[in-house]
Amino acid sequence: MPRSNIKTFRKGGLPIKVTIKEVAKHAGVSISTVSLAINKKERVSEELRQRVVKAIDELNYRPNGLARSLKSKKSKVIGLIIPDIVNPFFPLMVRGVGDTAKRFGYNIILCNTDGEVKEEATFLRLFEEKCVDGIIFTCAGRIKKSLSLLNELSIPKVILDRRLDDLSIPTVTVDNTKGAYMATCHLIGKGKQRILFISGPDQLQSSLDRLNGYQQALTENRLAVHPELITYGDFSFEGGQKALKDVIANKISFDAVFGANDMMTLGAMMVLSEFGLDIPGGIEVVGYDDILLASLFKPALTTVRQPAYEMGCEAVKMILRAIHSKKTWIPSKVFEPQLITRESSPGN
Amino acid sequence: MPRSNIKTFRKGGLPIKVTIKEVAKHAGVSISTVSLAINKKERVSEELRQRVVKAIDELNYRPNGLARSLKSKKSKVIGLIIPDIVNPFFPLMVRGVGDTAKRFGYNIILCNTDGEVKEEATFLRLFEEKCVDGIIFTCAGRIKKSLSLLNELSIPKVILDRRLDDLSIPTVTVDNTKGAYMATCHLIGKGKQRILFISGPDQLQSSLDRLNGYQQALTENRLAVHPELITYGDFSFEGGQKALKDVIANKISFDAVFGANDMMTLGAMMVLSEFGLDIPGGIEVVGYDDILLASLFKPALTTVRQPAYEMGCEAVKMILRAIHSKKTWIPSKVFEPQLITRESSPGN
DNA sequence: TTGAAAGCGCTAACAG
DNA sequence: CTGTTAGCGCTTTCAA
Repeated sequence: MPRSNIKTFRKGGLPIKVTIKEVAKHAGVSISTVSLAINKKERVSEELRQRVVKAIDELNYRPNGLARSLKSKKSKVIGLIIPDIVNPFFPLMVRGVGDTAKRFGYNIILCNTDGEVKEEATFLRLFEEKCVDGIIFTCAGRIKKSLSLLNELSIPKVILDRRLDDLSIPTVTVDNTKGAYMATCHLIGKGKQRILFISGPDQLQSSLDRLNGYQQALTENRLAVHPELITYGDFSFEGGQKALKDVIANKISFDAVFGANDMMTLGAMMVLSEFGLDIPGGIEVVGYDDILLASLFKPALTTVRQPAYEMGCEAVKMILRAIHSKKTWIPSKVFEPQLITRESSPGN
Repeated sequence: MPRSNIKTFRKGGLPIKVTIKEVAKHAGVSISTVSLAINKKERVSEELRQRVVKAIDELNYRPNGLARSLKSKKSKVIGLIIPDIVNPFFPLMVRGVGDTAKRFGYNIILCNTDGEVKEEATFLRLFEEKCVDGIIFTCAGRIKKSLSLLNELSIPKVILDRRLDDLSIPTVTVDNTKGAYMATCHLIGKGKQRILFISGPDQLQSSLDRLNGYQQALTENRLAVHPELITYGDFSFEGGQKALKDVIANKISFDAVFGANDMMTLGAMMVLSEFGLDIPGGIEVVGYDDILLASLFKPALTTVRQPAYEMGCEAVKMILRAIHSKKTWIPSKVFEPQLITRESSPGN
């Protein structure tokens, strides 16, 4: 009964994949029995099940996921769009997404937009064609721009690390306003009065929120918000360097620096050192994100930690909820930021 | 003729996806004409093509990739297995893979093994079920262990950043022996005689190769290979710290440090600073990889650069070659390492 | 409990 | 140039 040569070869030399049909024949049962044995084990008699298992094993059968998905309308794939995996903030988040997805039997297609909004459309279309079951999306620019694209799709989606005013799509975020508020208050508590704020790109809501938190902290502590102490960078190391050099060139005085992300802040710190300014003796510095680099740099950077890994995990759980419950509305999740004090601005 | 409500809704409220059938009806042609118009534009008269395009547009039709792939036996997906995206060496490589894949119309499924060899089997099986067109693989441990798994699959594959003795599977690597040789010679050239080598995990061929290069450089320069100067780490920052602390605790003297990767080397440098050892005045330090961190650290790290991004690109081109030409054998590619001299061990 | 058969959405012979 | 049709490999009614 069992054939001697397990694999059949076609001309090219590649082994032809074993199909459910051959398993059925080999086990002496019908196709549907094999399918049932695989998917609904209970509904097949023990004897036949055994025979099927044996056949599967002997033929080294692997169900064709494409056919399966085509039929079942479930691909067990989640599409993940992020700006750039090379940006040190994202790898941890991606790990969170990947690990959690795997835990629940899902896999991810990873796409980097590299900050190009038009790429988002391409990837979204791709996801539709690939029939992904859900989409986790971290947009590159203004969320508004991407929103219409997203809303066209009937695929469940979650927005990650980007806040949205309306509640049309669930989001996973950190309270950026609060994080910046905490950092600024910390600096104020250390007696700082002229805190330089290096903001991020103003298309990002996160940037605006952080700027807001900074201003709020100043105001609440009856400190003036000096426009010349608010500068902008592009979230890169070089951007931070440039921002600080400009400030220094303009002879604007400050007694502390708070950067809207760690990379810029580190860049700024580098310039501070170059100009012989002591950290934290002269200038205290606080960043935002808590990337690995922050703790390894000299001096180690005080920063506002975002739970990137957990955010990734949460996004997956949320998308799974959206996939399985047919509910229209899924509540968003806001994580708490956490101030990590290190050498660049020690705790009290 | 055109229906007024574009999308049909099923009970749940989700729009049903438009199929080729509906496009055909809407355009008043057969489904094969639609298919031809999409895939082989030349073979359809201009008039019908126009009508099809119009219908596709009006119905907002998106071909179902699953059905397509099932029929055509091409998924346009490449499976990528790496140890850990959080390891700073990999993101650039992944970008290279992702960007190049995208350029050629492919997409990637990303899987982290987290160093677990058994995970590799899971992902490989997954790839088979998902019918990926090719696999790019960076194994976690000994390549030998994973080799039998890989060879079972009839899917084209490329091994990335891992050297293989036999030529059964094409690889993309950097000449690790040469890189380590260059770094060691550089240090010797600066008059160093007792160069501490922090090796990586000895299951990895890359580690062994680098160790080899180190020894070769010493031997060729008539310097003794002192076993006590060879220590091991796990490629992590903490691993490097620990390795160096042990060496110091054992009162082993050295005048330079060469680490098998940047993270460990940075960790070692940290310990050096803690012990008040001047870099490069007292001890010179060289790393391996040239991760972003290396250039940003103080002092900036002299290191052997691996072209991670280009390696990722090359792996994709290679896998594409393997997919398209039915050739059994694809030549491997070996990149040249490059010594980048910075503050921790300046050039001459 | 098991099998026959329909069909998921698409591609590509093949026939006209 | 265009349409008819037979599957790709699987899941899932529906009957037996």
